[in-house]
Amino acid sequence: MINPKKLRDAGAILKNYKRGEVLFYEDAIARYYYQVDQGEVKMNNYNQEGKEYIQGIFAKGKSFGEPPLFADFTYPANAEAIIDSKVWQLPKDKFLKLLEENPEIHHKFTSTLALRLYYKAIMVSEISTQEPEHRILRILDYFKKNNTTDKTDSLSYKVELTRQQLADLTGLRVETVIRSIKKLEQKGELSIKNRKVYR
Amino acid sequence: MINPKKLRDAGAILKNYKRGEVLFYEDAIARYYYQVDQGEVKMNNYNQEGKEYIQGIFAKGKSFGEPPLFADFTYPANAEAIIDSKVWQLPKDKFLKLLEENPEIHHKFTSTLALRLYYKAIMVSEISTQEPEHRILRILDYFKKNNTTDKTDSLSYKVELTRQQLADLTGLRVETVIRSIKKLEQKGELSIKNRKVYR
DNA sequence: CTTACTTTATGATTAAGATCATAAAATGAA
DNA sequence: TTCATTTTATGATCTTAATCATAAAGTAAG
Repeated sequence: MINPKKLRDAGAILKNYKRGEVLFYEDAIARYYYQVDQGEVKMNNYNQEGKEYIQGIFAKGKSFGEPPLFADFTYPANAEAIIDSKVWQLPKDKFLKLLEENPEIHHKFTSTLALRLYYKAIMVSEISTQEPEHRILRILDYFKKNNTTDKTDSLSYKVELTRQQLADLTGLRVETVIRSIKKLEQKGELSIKNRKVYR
Repeated sequence: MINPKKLRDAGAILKNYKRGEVLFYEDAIARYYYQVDQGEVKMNNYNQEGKEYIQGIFAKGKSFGEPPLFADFTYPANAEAIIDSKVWQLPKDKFLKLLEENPEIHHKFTSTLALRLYYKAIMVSEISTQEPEHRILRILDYFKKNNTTDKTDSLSYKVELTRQQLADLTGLRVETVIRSIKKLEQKGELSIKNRKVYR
């Protein structure tokens, strides 16, 4: 995350997106750096039959879609607002200039990319070799780790993802997620209180 | 890839690994930067039943296992020599110093990470939503793109991967890969000449 | 408050890829 | 040049998650 003041000074503008609006499409050339100010954005792919895969969900303060700014390729996925959102948008050249002038920001992005690579490496291995319950626990733990601040009562984390989103993050079907979650509850791996999952 | 002379000057040593030897294990702390001098190294995971997933295969000149050097996490996968190999090994602190003193190298690594993220994003989406034949073509095209030099006769690329490796790269079983490849040949998407795949 | 939509839920059936079994080539080491 | 291992191959069967069908709760908008 880049300091919003710094972003504005560098020439970023704050854009509004309604729920469901698309910020960019797969295969498009990357022209901007994006950072969520308010709301939530997901990056996703659809196959021919319309089955969705969610690459990631980005909440307040998170940036997304930077990789194609660093190398010569197009977006591997679409970006879509999950709820009404405000997103900072900074042109590519200004973003790269900002990095050049602030090595500490460049460093932070390098480690952000590294961490995201770590997550992807884990998920691709999970999806290709592990069974539904295992995959779901991985995703839950990932979101727990990423959304638990130190001040949060860490006894149990409330999962703010729908069953459908869990399905699209793990490559499963929503019915399979619902059934797996129930089994996980029976096994004591998580708890469900009026339909909300806690881990 | 870092120039081998530069690597040696920075304090790297060249280590020999026999086929099957492990360079590091999943969950270990990263202590070195690695770069293949001769041979081939794969990074992989095994699940409880021993099913393998290959994260990547690294040939001459390629580096691997850098992400954990840039952020605070352990290796997401093992590294193992596929054939007898020579690998440059540079201690983490010396690697980071090298990056600091050579911003152009740091830049190159940022784009390497970005590109690898692109590949992972594509593969995880493929594996979770696409069918076997589609996945296999993706992998073949990726290896073709990465291993075709401009001087290569680019009419058709000879795939130097076994059916088993293709299976472990796509999350499929070897029998499924064999059958899918035959179907792809019938459809004219690739050709097979005495058991070797050309794309 | 009603209507439309989303989310969660559950049972029945199906299909695709995994698994199992077996073997012939090909490769490589002794 | 023999033996062990790896790789490719093919048919039969099985299993698991997908698919299909249906509906109740919950949420949001007008």
